[in-house]
Amino acid sequence: MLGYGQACPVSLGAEVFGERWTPLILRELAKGWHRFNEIQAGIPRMSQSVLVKRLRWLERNGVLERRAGGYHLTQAGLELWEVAERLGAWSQRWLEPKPADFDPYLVMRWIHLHLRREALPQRRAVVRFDFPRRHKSYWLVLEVGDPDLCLVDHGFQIDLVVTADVEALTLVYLGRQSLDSALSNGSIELEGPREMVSRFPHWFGLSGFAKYAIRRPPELALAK
Amino acid sequence: MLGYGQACPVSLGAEVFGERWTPLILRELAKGWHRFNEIQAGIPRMSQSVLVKRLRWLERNGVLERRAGGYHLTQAGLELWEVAERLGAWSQRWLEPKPADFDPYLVMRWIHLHLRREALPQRRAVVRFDFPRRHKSYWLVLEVGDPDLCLVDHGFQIDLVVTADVEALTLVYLGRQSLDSALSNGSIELEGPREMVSRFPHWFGLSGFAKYAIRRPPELALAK
DNA sequence: CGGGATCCTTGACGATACTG
DNA sequence: CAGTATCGTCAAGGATCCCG
Repeated sequence: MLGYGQACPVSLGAEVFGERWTPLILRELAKGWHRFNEIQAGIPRMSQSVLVKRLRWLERNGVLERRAGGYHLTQAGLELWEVAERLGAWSQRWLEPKPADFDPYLVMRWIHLHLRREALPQRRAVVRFDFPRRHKSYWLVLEVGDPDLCLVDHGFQIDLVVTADVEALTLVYLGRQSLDSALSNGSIELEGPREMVSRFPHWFGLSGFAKYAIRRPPELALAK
Repeated sequence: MLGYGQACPVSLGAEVFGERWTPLILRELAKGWHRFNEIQAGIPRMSQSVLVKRLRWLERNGVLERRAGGYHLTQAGLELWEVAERLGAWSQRWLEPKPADFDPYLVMRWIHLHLRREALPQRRAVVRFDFPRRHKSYWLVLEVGDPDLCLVDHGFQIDLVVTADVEALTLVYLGRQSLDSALSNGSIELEGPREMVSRFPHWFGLSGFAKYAIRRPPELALAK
């Protein structure tokens, strides 16, 4: 992308922040992903060649640096991430996700990352998330030390089954819909021992942007 | 631009804010320009067709609305402009304008808009800004009611002549360099009656982003 | 794993002309 | 003044293959 040709702070900032994919790359770095393939896994629709180019561009502009084989935000990068957070807060107030935006893998990745460690079961528990409409399942291995997300069945005994619409699970994670409403209209179902079911809301952590969300009734939660 | 395919607040916001030219359009609207041609005049390198498309897209996303033949930011738009302001503040701290970014017309436009009305001379005064290296001149007609910027000579009597490098004048306007340093190294010169010269710093208003600037010595003020 | 190099497509953009 | 319509260009990006 060519620059804007203006010595204006807004346009200069936009030459860095406004490049396609850049805010998402900042997000991955801020969430604690540092390896090339980790970052790419969080942004599946961006090609590697573009990721390479963006990382180089951000490095040249002092937003990130390479240390020990990984990419890390600099002080400037941390402050730019704060701008991205403000943008996210704005979008929680004023925008609605579109149907095409919901992705079962991504929401699982976010849920995995935001597990409330302090509320995980003391002994290992395996939770299977089923997305029947997408014909996809994921396994979340809850362990206090190192919870894990699996895309294939390792044959573990299942302690809890979460059956959900991707849309509903995502909106709950984002704080745009209450878990209770999703449970009561059946868009999310929990099956397992009473103890596991009742503890689900404790270890299921919401997005950091949930506090900015405008809670909507379920039928309006998804933009047409 | 296609969307990001992620129901993440950051990526949703980036689909609106991250489109090319969009932050600059917000800036023009926030500065009080409302007509199509006014907005375009502030972003000379954007073609009309792109401006039309962006305005429609921002309207569809509730950022602006058309009223009385002009474009106006909505409440959502005002809050999005705050995000752009944060980005501008970030860039004042961490980025340097490039040589190609300096534009005599744009800086005159900004100076005109940011004139400190309360400090203007009581009677009309005409200031000619000469940019000898660019072979350009502009006339600023200081009138308390309605100061005017002219691109051609109307034959007025000139009360003050400002001879400047575009770079220096811009950096001073942005708060990145002190007026005194520019005057003392000759990159800005003032010629006229003592009274007019001494009053110049009073009606010359700085950018709203000046308070975030990191003041640098003149020889470092312009990135190589 | 972390890219580099290539090819190829698409669509974003600039320029121009025209219009109510 | 504020666009619409059309066309040509070019570069961004996706896909693929390869490599240390």
